[in-house]
Amino acid sequence: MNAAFTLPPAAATAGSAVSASDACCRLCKAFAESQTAATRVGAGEEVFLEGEEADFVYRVEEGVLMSYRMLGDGRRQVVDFHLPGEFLGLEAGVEYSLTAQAVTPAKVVALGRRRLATLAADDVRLTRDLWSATVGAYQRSQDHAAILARQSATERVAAFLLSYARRIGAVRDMTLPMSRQDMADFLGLAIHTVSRTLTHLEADGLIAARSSRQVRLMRRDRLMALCP
Amino acid sequence: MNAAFTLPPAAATAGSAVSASDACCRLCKAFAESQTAATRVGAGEEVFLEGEEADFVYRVEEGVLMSYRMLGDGRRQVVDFHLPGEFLGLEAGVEYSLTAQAVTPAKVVALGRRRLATLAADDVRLTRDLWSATVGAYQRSQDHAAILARQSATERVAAFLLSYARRIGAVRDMTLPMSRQDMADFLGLAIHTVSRTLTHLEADGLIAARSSRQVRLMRRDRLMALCP
DNA sequence: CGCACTGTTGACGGTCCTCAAAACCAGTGG
DNA sequence: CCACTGGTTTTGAGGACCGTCAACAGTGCG
Repeated sequence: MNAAFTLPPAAATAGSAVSASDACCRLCKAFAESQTAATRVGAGEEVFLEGEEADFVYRVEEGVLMSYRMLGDGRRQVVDFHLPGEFLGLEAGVEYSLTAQAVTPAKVVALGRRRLATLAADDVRLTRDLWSATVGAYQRSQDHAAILARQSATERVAAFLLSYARRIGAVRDMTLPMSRQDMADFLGLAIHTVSRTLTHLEADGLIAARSSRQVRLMRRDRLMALCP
Repeated sequence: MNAAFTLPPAAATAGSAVSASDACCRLCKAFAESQTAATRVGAGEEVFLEGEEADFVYRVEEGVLMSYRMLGDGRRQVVDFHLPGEFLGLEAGVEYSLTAQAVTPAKVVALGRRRLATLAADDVRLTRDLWSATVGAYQRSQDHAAILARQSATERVAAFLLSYARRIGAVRDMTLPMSRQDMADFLGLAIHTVSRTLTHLEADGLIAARSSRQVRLMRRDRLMALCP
């Protein structure tokens, strides 16, 4: 019985490439069988708040969400964006350590943590899924920290574009659902810097922008060269 | 049976304040009963390497270690320092995502992951300990990311000094076992900036330095005021 | 049209990185 | 004891990068 603590190869191959959906077989099943109706949330609405008692875990059905924390000086640190199939609130303690907010209109399904714990107690594979989803989140957090620690504005923006494109499966064209401010708070930059950097990337022909949120990746190779 | 997934209040109260030893009752016991002799590692020696198969979990008995990853451009990102009583390698996938290296001469005890998994399968409290230790590491990683994203050099250094003092239980005087370069790679700064910031803090009377690694916190209040 | 909001652009200044050199420290060997 | 060596730490000067302030453009909506 070593399954619970040892990750399956698939979920552990690569830091930031681990999507929560890679490790959802049992976890998805638990949601599917929970009989809970999906909840609609409008853009800007919160699903749960930092500091609230963490009674539920959520799965994104539709739309895009983001999770953030407010810092002491009133600034906001966006921790991650969450796409359909991914989970929210898994790695909370008794309280949520993050606020989860809808970026676009979205649909989420809730599952009680007590119920999930009961299920996990009888199902080693579910326990393993929970474990691997949490480990994935942890490793993504470290990738993020590494970017924030050392990369320049251009590198951060390029890394973000590529990473987001990969996550939504976009090859050339994509829609960025989040505002410039959201991107800035995710990348640890000022909104002006994000904007400037994007126009600069466009001037250099690495990307093309139909509108401010419609981006086409023109030179993926050169963008990748910017992400060491 | 909701114990495995729900954290006990003690372990979840505060992000960066969660020391691994807060959540070790069963986990420590597992190590104590493992009959494995402690391994000595000299300063600078590695306990495990990024990319290696993660077959063991370690507990620090003596000394200080640090974990880091190498970035694409050859830079090093120190993820954390590890004090006696804390665990290493818990949150690994099949491979370690970090390299663990001794900062000072140290003693660690190893425990096989397969063995730990076997124990955890029969012991809900142990499973909960594993969970809460991992969640703790995740939340510390996010605290760290927030600092890297937004704080100035002075704020980073002040936060580091206070956080390290708290972890080792120092009130006024403390010895920093790590080099300036280690601190710099942890804080996402150049070594020169760390050095300059420390001399500046000393000039302002917030700290006093007997030697470069012997620091006394003179004005804890003003240091804390620097950490928003 | 006016208004509110989001995004872009320019000018300027501060912070922190880079480059370079000096001071300090521990250990080694003459 | 002193000179020499390799390492770490400190200090200085200069400049790039990015945040701040300010103004302007674009968009959607009443």
